[in-house]
Amino acid sequence: MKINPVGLYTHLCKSFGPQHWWPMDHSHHEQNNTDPRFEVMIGAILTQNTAWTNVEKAIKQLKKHHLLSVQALKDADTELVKTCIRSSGYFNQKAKRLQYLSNYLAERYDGDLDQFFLQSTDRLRKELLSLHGIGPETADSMLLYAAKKPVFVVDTYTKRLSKRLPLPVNAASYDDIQHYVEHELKKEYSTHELVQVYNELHALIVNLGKYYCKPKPICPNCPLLSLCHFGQQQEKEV
DNA sequence: ACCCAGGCGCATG
DNA sequence: CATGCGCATGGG
Repeated sequence: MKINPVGLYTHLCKSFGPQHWWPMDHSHHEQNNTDPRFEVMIGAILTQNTAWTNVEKAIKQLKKHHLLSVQALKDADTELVKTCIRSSGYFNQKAKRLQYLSNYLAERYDGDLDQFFLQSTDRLRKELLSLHGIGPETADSMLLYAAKKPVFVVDTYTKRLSKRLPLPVNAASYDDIQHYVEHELKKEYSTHELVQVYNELHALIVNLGKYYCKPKPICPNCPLLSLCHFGQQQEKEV
């Protein structure tokens, strides 16, 4: 039995329901006027190899110190930034990455995210990837969750899944997996729907990962075992 | 006391 | 090209 991304998405939706990651519709209980897109970009860097619960605390601290804007973060004392984001781990590197991004946006786009995101998705992605501390997953998270571009985000869980599932193709690298998933989902959904589908699918795979895609063990209690014959597939040998 | 989390940059072979 | 390592806190 082969599993393609469309079937996987359908099954995960039924099993886990909506995930609402970075929906940006919190405006009713956001009293401060920070740009939610910038908050998403900051969150994308802070969550690199880090549990989201740790990132939430860091973002709360940044907000408390009014550092959640391009200008404020650019001008902030680096030691204060480190203190604020301490809970998210790797705070030395991440403080530098946050301020590097802020400096770039300030100097290049006068801190105007509308102007920045106006460019084509391809150009935006290359530009983000050229920045220190922004790799493929962070760039794509920003494109999907901040800029609302139809880009599928590949993470560690997605890579593990693509090895363990009986996929019709052998996709190994980040770009391989991304192109394959996007190619399959484009057949089923319109461009407008794709933003929502990529959003949900990425979140659903991360959620599934908590049950199934741990580095070592394969959890026999995965809710999809009975649905998809997961777990019967051996890890592919190198 | 482990293992792990919504990676990335850099140094090696 | 493809591994390997350091980075660091907090929750299970």
